[in-house]
Amino acid sequence: MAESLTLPDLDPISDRAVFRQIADHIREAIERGQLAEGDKVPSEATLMQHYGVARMTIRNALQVLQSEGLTVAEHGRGVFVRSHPPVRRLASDRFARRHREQGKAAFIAETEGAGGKPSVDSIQITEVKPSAQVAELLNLGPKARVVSRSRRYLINGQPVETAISYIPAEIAKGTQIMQPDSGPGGIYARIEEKGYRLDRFVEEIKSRMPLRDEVRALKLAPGVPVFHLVRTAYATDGTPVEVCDTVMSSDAYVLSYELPAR
Amino acid sequence: MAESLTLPDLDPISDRAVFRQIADHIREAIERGQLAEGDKVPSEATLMQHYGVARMTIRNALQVLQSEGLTVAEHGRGVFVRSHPPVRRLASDRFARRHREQGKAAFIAETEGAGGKPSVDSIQITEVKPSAQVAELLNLGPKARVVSRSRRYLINGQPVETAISYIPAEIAKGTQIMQPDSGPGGIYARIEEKGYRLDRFVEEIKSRMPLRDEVRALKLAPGVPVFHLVRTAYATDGTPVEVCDTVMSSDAYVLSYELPAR
DNA sequence: CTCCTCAACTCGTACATACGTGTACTACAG
DNA sequence: CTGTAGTACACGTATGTACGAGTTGAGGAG
Repeated sequence: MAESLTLPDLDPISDRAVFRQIADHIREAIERGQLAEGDKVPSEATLMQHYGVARMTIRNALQVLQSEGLTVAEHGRGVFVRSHPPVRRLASDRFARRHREQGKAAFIAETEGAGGKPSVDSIQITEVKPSAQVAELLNLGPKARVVSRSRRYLINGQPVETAISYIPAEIAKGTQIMQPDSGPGGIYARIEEKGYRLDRFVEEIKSRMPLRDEVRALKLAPGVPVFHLVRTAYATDGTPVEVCDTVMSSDAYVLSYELPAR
Repeated sequence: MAESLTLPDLDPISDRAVFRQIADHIREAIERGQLAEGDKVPSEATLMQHYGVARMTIRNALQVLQSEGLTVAEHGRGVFVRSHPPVRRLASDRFARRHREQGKAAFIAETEGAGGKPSVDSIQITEVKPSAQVAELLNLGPKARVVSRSRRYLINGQPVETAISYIPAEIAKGTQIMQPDSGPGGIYARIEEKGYRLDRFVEEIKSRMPLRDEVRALKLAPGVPVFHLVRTAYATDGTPVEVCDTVMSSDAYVLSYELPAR
């Protein structure tokens, strides 16, 4: 399988470092499709033989590819070309009421629409003291408490996003928000039933390398950054009613926003 | 001079790899502020002595920090704690007409307002055949041509963003858009003078690791991802009038958007 | 046929050594 | 005082060796 792979020899004249040349060869093989997603990259021993260099040199080359997010190393198995999950496009109207009223959670509906198998796990609901940041965004006093709903989203079994919502306890108490299944239309529907008519959301987006926990939770390959998105939901009277803190695998998402020119 | 730095010894019991322990120590020193921005991390030789380990082990540790974006190595000088440029917050109303009418380019005004010294360089203007992607976004026929304006934005001399705008040649020809200084209010003002009233913008955002050229252009430290943002400007009749392809250093930006709930 | 053991192969970690190349400071010559 | 050569030091690249640990599959025991 895939043994049509033939890597060029080193260019003895080039002043490009040997390990970079090797990385270039493998990268080009991937880009040309000679190595497809999921294919095994030749083992370190094989590459040592082919190029006639030391193992450290090969490892440096593989390190480059890994930090570019092109490959993953699996201990005891080999190095493989990364496979990319289907990309989710988040449009700026994704929280429009017309979508919310269909009853299905946005994530489920969207993913099924795109032909993927959505799932949600690790749902945890607790009542806690809000962090300083959350308290400020929700405009809460020092004694207020919030209900936190954390969960993880997966597409075709591959985790793509973790999210934690914070809702003022005063709003969430006694509603289905406290249940793992928050009911038709999700927590936003429950919040509106409480008399808060949703008006607008504000999203703040950062991009950075993931923390250790995030690498684990999202099964991220080395070299893949994450979107860190904090969304605050406001009711028509200006009251913030929810803060949602989400971390998304950057190669599973394209974010899309519409801005007025007015 | 920062010589209060004392690193702990290795934990011989821990099953955490030695190089990771060392990386942890240095990371904590940075987080505690014992190593401030711009400070020199002890040299590889010093660390070898302190921990009594081989150089490869030290280099592995430093590699970890570098790929986390915490440090930069400078050949012949040493390893330094990365300094972060001031963060720019891009709000979703940044292209509102009221800002545009003040005459100053958005980037200059914003940066000065935040106390930074803005500059723009590498301005290049050419007329080219659009790429397939740009042609599609601009809704152009196979023979149409576009004017491309590329430039690089810097804050306090540090590059933070590169941008290439594509404007249909038909619109740009004969206007100040063809000049390095596009005049008061920037190219959007020129486009409106041509009779296209701007209505809305659509931005698509990806996050990924930078390409080699981008690392150079933005002087990115290893391990720092970039935002890749493509903005399309539409006139009130729905005609797309500009596509702007920008790459931003992710640690210099926070993006902020407002979404309607309606 | 099934289960288990074990060998072979894989990547991970660590050691020791050598030489190249860029930087910065010092000392000396002019 | 100035300029330059030298030198010490820093990281970059590369070789070679050794052992650890996870995975896989073949082959033998039951």
